[in-house]
Amino acid sequence: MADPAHLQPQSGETLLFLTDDQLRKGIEAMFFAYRGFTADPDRILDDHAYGRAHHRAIHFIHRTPGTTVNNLLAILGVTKQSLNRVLRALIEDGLVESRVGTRDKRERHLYLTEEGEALERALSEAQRNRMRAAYRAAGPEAVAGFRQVLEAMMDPEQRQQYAALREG
Amino acid sequence: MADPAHLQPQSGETLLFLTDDQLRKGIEAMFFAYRGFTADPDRILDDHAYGRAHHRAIHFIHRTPGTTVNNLLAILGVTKQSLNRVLRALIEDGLVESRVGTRDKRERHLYLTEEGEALERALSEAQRNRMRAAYRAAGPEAVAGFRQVLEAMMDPEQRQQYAALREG
DNA sequence: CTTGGAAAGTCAACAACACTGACATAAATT
DNA sequence: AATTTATGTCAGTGTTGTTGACTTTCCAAG
Repeated sequence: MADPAHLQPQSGETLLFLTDDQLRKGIEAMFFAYRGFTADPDRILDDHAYGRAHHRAIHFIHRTPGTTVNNLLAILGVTKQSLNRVLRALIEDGLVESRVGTRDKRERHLYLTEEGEALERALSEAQRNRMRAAYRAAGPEAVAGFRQVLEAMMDPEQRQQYAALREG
Repeated sequence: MADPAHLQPQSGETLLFLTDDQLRKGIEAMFFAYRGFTADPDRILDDHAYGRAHHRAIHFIHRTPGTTVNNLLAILGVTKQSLNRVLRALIEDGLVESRVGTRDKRERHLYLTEEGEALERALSEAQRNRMRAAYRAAGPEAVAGFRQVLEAMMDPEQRQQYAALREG
């Protein structure tokens, strides 16, 4: 009774007794934490009449300047019609520049303008501040575990994209 | 050079060197992991023509049977009109029962029907499976860190609600 | 006891953002 | 020349959020 681990056969070397209650707490922690995670950028975006879709586009264009629309579609996991609406707004507002490809003229390479970079800095600074505070409150070992669990929670496809971004 | 920790004064006992790059990886990990986190329930919900809002309502009604609409509003952080549309659909479909309060007849107390409990089991089982796999892949220490960082990332208000749910 | 305000919930209309499907254009590939 | 690929657009639909207006119920002050 004191050691119920044998009831839950483990795949690896670690023994882990996972009750439904523990798992539920993890699920609810994800729900509430994600709200906090997006709260600060959301406030900034409201002032610009943008939404999270715009934030995500700005983030990954900043992260990979010159990326094509197709690349962005794969990362964001939305339809081109949905992304197009967002990109059109950002281009019209002068935050994103779309350049025709030199090698392949069908492609559009996306860049943030000076104004786009400014908004990106505001958004990511707010989000980094939140993340930094959480990291410091939890400590270095917690941070490593945090990242490990998140990575294990991704779909394989998403994990590949995440890893590719880490290297690039 | 080998020890740059002195450049980043720490609040507590732990020394943590947090570059913008490390923080960005944490941000992207949250983004991709949340997609994985919701992917399995989303597939089930599609079959029922429901969305995440329905899932959240079902989850917390199951979690706290007899809860009032107002309680649910505080937890979900949406307007009562938004929640009402979701609840109406669930009630019409026979997944949720709404009982007029005995003490205060203005209040509606919410319960899952047998059918509602069945859908809740399907949804939470899918999500628990994902969470369990991630926990086992990452190991027990990682799980503790995961939960610590997530809790630190919540808004104080959300953290209170999360803690209240843990006790209740 | 009545009246006025606050609280709980509902109905209606609107906006953001996702989706599908169909189609257009231009460029690369076979 | 025909096909595929990359991108963009138009129209329509659905979920989920919003605000505004409303009813019902409760409670407290006069």
